[in-house]
Amino acid sequence: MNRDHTCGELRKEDAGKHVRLAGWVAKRRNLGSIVFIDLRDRYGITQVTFDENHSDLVKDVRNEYVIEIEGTVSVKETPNPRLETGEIEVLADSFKLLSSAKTTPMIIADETDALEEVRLKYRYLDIRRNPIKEKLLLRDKVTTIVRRVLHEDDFVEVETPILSKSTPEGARDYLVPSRLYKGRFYALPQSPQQYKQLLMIGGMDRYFQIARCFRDEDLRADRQPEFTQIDMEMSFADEEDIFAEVEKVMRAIFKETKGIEDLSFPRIRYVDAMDKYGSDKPDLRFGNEMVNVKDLFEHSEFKIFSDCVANGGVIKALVFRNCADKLSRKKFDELTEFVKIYKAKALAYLKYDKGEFSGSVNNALPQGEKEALRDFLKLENNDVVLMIADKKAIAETALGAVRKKLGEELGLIDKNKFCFEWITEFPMYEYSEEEGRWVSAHHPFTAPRDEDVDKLSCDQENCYSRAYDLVLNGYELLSGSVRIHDSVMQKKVFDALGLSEEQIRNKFGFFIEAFNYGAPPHCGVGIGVERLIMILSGTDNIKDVVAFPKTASAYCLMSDAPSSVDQDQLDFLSLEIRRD
RNA sequence: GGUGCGUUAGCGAAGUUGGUUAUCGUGCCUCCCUGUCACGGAGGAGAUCACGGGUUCGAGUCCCGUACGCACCGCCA
Repeated sequence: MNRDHTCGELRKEDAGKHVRLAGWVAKRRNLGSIVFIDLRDRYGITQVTFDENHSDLVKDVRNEYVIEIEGTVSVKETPNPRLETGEIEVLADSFKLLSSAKTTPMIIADETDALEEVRLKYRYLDIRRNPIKEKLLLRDKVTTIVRRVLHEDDFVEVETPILSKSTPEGARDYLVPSRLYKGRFYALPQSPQQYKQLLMIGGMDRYFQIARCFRDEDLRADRQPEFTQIDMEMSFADEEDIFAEVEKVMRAIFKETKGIEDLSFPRIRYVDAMDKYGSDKPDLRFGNEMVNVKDLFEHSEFKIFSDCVANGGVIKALVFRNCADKLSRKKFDELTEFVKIYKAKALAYLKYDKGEFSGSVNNALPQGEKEALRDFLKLENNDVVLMIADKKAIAETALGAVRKKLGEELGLIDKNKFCFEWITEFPMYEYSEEEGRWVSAHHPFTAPRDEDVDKLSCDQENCYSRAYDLVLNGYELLSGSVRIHDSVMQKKVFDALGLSEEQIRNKFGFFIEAFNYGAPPHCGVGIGVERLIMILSGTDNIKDVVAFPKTASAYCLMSDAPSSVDQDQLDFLSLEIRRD
């Protein structure tokens, strides 16, 4: 071994010990005949001091050289409170160069000025920095807790294939050409969905996997093309069982990583979440529920409002208490543009202060209607109400986005809070304009609500499912559902999706077949590991919690993947690249 | 597929209405320094201003295109 201690562990009590340390030179301070070196490894930084008799040893040492030193632990006269090891230093008496280093393209410190682009190209240097390193360590801690808790409850970790089969519904697949079967492709799994259900049929009872998943869709700040799910499935179980197990896992994670024990897991039906928050993943760290005020304006003199109601639309209102003075005319203009992204036509606002109204619809609305609105919403001094009159879905989504945006901008969010909620009873289907048919809102193996079985193939719009999400601070942390375990029911769903017998046989044949041999009732979830770590570590950038992430255009700046391949490799696969 | 912003020494930034030697910080190199911990002091090197085209007597600066990066919309069962 090059070391008998790490750079993070020596303390005052170790004074007098002769130790051997190894690590990277984080910083060298040369004061002439005395040289200080901050030696860094995964565990911390320790100051190593070379006095007048030893400073020549390190005269050529530079930042990020890898060195091994021996010396005596000594208590410092003036401790450095910024280091955990700041009370001691090691007085070096020997030195060994293990590896030299070029000048690095970025400063390796907690605070670096390098842009993400540079950090990604030299990711191995970025990982030496605490902010990235700590997130990887946290990630390890979380998956370790998950494995322990689930094993305690008899869950079995099973690995499922990465070379998998393409599925017709859902995200675009990453494809892998087959050499032995010309013109055929494996698909990388978007999730181990079918395999884990087959494990239930195989009697595996309680399964989990820390599973890598792949989706060939455009990226976002919280989306990578490959990501990890804590994938779980339980037999002879329903929502209550899986909720309890997930909550147990979450409680263990939050207790052991953040010391937080007072978590609650309220449940909100999808339709109620949309109604109150305009989102299926509302951030509940702040209130500000939306209210439908259409009844107040059904006969309004303000034609835009009354016409909207007459045409079956809604008028959604959102109150921000004691904030009117913080929202300028310019801000409302910006918000009006903002809601247009969500297809809303306009954003109305009304301020109330000291008995007086003002704002965009102040002149358009008669005094009586304004007072009715004030009384209904219990407006007080310096309150502001924002309203969108539009089709239900548009008004909800657009005003929900305003709620989220202003919640952040007005500082209504307590960053130390962690607010979970289960969103339940998602719609079974959603209409795809692109394909001109109903598609599964979750996936086609999701069970409908018992009371909606009759609607499966005739009233898709009003058919709700036993799918659920767990939301944390406005992020969709996991999705899951109770599955269909009856082949007749499954057939109905495929019919409703407009899948032909042939498509069903080709894409799901083996899966459907399995359900003829005794499928237990089962349900499960997939927990997004990256999102969980993001929230736990307080970042809103998914790249921070992935060891080697891809850019927004799915490119690896470090390895230059994806790359061209040799003609030989293409020949083996009988592939030809079209150049046009 | 779409919208917006960005690209100037190794890194991070400034660069005015187009004008002569492109500025600052940091890092790097050399020298000085025995208590620093963002060490300090002196000196020095380091730039095809992303790429291609255009306007102009003259372009880092204006225009068009391309590439790359970031964010968002679409998309993400």
